[in-house]
Amino acid sequence: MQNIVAETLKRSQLSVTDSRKKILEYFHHSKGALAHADIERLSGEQFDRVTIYRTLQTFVEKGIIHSIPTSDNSIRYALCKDDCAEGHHHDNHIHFVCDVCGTTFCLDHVTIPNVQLPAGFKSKQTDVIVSGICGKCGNI
Amino acid sequence: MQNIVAETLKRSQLSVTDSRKKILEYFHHSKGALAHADIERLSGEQFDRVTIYRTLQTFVEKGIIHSIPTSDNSIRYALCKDDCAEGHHHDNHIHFVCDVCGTTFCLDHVTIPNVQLPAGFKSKQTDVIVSGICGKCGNI
DNA sequence: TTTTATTTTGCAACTTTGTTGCAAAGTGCT
DNA sequence: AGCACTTTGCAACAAAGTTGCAAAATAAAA
Repeated sequence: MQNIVAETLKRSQLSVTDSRKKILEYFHHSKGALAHADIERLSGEQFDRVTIYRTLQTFVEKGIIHSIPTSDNSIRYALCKDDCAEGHHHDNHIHFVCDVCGTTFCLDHVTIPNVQLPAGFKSKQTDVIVSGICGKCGNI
Repeated sequence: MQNIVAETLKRSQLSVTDSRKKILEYFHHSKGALAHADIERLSGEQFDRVTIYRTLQTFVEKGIIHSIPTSDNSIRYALCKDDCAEGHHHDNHIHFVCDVCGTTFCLDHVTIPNVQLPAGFKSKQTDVIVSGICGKCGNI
């Protein structure tokens, strides 16, 4: 894990620091998406709030993570797939938010259906957010 | 317009007040979605920030407006269609955000494609956010 | 129409969330 | 190890959102 994390950072031309390693590890260990507050909690206040903000921002710029649209006011982030590089993000994402446990899943293997837009509208990116009950919570 | 607005409020068992009437009118006049800040600006600080927060919250609860997921951290709201009632929102929404003018359109007449979920996942609501260039900005 | 009960508003104070500048510490390179 | 450069943490600030409560507005009743 340490290696994957360090390599990712180097590949993105970022210096390998404690905070970046730790925060990136959180994303690798997490099944779902993470918000700023989650990371603050996970790290036990080890890092300054500002550092976390800046790290997340850097990761987004470098194409390591992407932000997920939410209805409540919390930005959540998830790891990008390997072929997401700087300035070359995936154009389509599908996310599933579980109403019970609150986990946000990034469904990489689901294809996004094509949407028929009104005349004159040009689509560049499509985000789908499905909410409901996830596999785990449905079996309780 | 006055009538539609007042009737909507009464139908939702809300007392008809200046702020509610004005704010609901803004939604009827606006082609796109509105954020808290938009309403504050439109009203020229006529109403307290707190009143606007509470009014929007009430409208969401009563099924008069709904919130739209966004990638940036700003909650935006749009009018619900007529058959949205308290506790009985539409299950599906499709929104288009123009990258040029920033307007968020609520595309009511576009059908939402069905999404194939992993086994065990149950979908309750689907939100689609398409971003790109709207008809107006594409013709400049 | 006036009175009364209930709801809504505005204010003040506060919490949470996000941003910026800058000195100190850490990283990468020779 | 020493030097250039990047990143971090602190402090101060700005913006966004929340809560309690008294005053004002609305709705309903007399």
